[in-house]
Amino acid sequence: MSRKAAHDKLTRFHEYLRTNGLKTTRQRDEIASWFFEVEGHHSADEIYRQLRQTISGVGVATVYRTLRLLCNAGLVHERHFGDGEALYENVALHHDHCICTACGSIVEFENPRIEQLQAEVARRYGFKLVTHKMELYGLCKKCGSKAQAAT
Amino acid sequence: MSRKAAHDKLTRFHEYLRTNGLKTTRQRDEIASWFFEVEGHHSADEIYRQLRQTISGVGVATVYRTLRLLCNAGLVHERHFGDGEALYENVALHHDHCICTACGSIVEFENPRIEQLQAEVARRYGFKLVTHKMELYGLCKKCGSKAQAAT
DNA sequence: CTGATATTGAGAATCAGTCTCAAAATCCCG
DNA sequence: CGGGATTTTGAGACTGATTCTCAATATCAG
Repeated sequence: MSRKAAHDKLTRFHEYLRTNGLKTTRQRDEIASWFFEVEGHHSADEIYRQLRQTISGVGVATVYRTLRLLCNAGLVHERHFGDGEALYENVALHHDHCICTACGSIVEFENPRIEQLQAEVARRYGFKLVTHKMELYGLCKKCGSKAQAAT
Repeated sequence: MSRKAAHDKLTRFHEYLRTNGLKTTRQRDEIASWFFEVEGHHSADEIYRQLRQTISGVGVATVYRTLRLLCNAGLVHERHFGDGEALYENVALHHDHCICTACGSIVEFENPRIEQLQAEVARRYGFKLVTHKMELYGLCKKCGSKAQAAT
């Protein structure tokens, strides 16, 4: 994510805090900033381990709390792939995921035609669609050919 | 699920056990039978609480172990909606889910056109698609109109 | 600056799920 | 029908992720 975009997001986070009567703190800023700078999917624990080395340190509780705030502010998404821990990702454009069950690599994609069909399905059942989750599980190109070779 | 179908599944489970050198036990039978009789999505804990009242009783560990066997046998699916505990459901035709975020009600649906598009997406990224998960989250008809009324 | 209020972090607690291991059940084989 | 080797069971300990508690600390409106 570009420096500019990251900065914008931090500003939006501050606005969110202000309008909700919450306070801006060093920890919240550090967590948010770190997050806005990186790409991909990260676990709370990963963030915790990264940031506790900082001059200051943070507690796990604060990492989770801040991540929740960021989610509520709509700046971060919480994902649950498989049954492990939650992974958080910077909200960008909406997209879905292709996950390799062998190596865990994740490819993001987006398909408007599918989204459209989902909306239709929801309508058919009288659902007011708010969000959705679509994950394709399988073997990525690399793991697929490796499995082939092993045969 | 009909009595007949439930019985068939139990037989398939027995076959699975036999061909894998595993034993048929009272506990496994009770868990499987209970499961094959009910509809919908159930947590391990729910099953545990139901069955421990039986003449005999069962341990949580056994419930989890048996559920895993049933999954491996392809007779039951394990699902993870949101971030809570796993829910298990009787395998029937493939389908996806529409989940009400207010009341938790679940509607199952199936859309071949979407499946087809998913296969295309996977192919585009060189993924060998094994399975997928699609969940639509929103407000069901009832909760939707209730929310409307509250405004 | 200062007080009211929100936040922090260490550690305890919780929760789903797994593991351990001795006791019990299953079932293959004679 | 017995063993007896092998698998299974269940109570409870354990794990890993996440949340809670609460006293100490930081923020910020006035």
